[in-house]
Amino acid sequence: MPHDTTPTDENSEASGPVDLEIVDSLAQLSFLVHGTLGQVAAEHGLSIAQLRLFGVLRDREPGMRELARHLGLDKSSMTGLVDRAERRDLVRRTASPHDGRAVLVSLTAQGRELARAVAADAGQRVQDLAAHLTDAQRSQLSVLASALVAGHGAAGAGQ
Amino acid sequence: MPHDTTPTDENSEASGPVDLEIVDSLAQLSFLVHGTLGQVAAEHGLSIAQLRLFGVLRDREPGMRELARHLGLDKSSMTGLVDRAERRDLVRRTASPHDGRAVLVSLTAQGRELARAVAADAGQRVQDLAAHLTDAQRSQLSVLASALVAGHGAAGAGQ
DNA sequence: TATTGTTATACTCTATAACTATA
DNA sequence: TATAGTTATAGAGTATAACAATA
Repeated sequence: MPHDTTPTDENSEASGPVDLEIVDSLAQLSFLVHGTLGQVAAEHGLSIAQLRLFGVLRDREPGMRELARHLGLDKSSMTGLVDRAERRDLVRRTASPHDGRAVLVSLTAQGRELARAVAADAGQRVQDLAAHLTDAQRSQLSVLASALVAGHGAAGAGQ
Repeated sequence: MPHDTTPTDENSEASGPVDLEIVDSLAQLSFLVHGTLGQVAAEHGLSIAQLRLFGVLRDREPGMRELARHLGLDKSSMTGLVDRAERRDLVRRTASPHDGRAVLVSLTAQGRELARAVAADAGQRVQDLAAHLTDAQRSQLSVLASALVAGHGAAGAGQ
């Protein structure tokens, strides 16, 4: 555990409380962004879970098992998630041509259109969150956030 | 959120892809941090909702209404959240001395100890996420994240 | 009348365990 | 036997609407 290794940069708070501040700021940022995404999803009648599901289906046609792995959920949780989306004609199940036990999940035209609309709105709203930063700051934040995420085992679906 | 959805502007000098990247990177970072916090909470038998509740109660003794406002929930949702925590002796309800209708919610000694332990673990784990960044990068990320959050109506509980 | 909080109800989301049907 | 998926069940979390008690 790295412990207070002297920040060395402007705005130094003398005692270098960075160790604590990074945690607090990332947690707050996380809740802010997560909450914003949840709000946007809700405006389209979706939940965060559905939003992530759509994010995965956007460029894949996975089986339930792979879907569960992508989202970090149990396969039994997937059944309900896909059921509810299917009931609304947003996704469909098709039999796998290679495995008689498996089904492939994909977006319907309606689901794809909804996914597009939600993604557009989400993009706008998240961008708005950073609207008061300068271009340079936004750029830096983006780079640093990507760098942090890159150093890990890919979380869930993007969106 | 896998890119695409860029019918409008294409490249545009330095700030080109940033507009999209900021959205993608923040969303991914958000899910990573949120997921990590959820994992830590689960290891202590708590949910994210309880984690945030504890975060608020850490330095306050609010009524149900104020609590709901802090967490962005309906008052009826608070009843259940507090009920479940109270059942485990983590928080308590006391009658308000100023208002016969209201109750004040506070952490019990046991709840406070649990809150302390979870916060410590969460701090460690979130810090680990940024472990592979340089000190300067961590510091910058912290500053930028704080700056972004500061420009908004305080999200949920810090913690 | 307005406000504080709870209850009743209904859904989504999630997991564990047991089950079916392929492989 | 092992794997893909579903079903049964249970519980958390959330909201809306109706209610009680107090202001």
